[in-house]
Amino acid sequence: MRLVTWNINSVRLREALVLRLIDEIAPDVICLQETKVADAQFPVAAFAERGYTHTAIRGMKSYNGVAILSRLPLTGIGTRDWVGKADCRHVYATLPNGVELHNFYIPSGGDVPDPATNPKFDHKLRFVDEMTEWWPKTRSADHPMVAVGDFNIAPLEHDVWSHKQLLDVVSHTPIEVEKLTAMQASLGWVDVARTFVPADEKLYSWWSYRARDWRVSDRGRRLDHIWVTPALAGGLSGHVTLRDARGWGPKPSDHVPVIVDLAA
DNA sequence: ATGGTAGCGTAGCTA
Repeated sequence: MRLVTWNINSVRLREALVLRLIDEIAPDVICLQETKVADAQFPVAAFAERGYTHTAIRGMKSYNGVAILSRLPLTGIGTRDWVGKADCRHVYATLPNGVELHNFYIPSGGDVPDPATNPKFDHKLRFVDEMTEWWPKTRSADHPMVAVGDFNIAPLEHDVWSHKQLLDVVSHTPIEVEKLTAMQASLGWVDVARTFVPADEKLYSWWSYRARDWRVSDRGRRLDHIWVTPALAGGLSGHVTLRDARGWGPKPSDHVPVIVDLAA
């Protein structure tokens, strides 16, 4: 089973790029974040034509929004509100092989890495804390699960272009990394990309729009993740973080797809 | 230290 996650930064604007991804990698399941569209306006038709007739969509006008598009039937579709906000950051479903798939868009957290003065950063930390408590309370570590999405945190030193220069930049601060690591430990989640790419090798999934030339400056961060529970870890057969997609025109997303192949 | 770009929707918020 091939699964892909991509922060698309408006699914209506970049519908053609999702179709290109479908043509190039033929995923069974597509998880999108920042779809930025209410469910009634989601462009389901073009994806259904390509065979992605099973959907779990949770979106709102203008902001956030997550979606699962699948060639395989989905059951047990659900969504959850986090930190008391109905802001469309989580949708989940179960695949025919029994794998429960969770698609998240964790809050970005604003600019100032201080929860006392920046409510967005406080929201982000609470969001991750709530996930950490929720997993073991509602799910078992031996249940086959995949958790994907834009986690907006780059946990490892080589998940950012400069560990030292990003220590006080939201996405790589010690408190965020600590909380993400705690969440990972809650069920023993396995970080798929890092089982294929050694931890001492740079790996990014996001490059800012603000750089003059993202390729030349290459100041990226690995914000997008695929995690699996230990039950699935033995069946991982491939991973790609699709750097090329950062250059897909005419208007690329600032994130690139992360792809996994699972034995299940 | 600052400003740089992008999407939504048409001002200003969010990233």
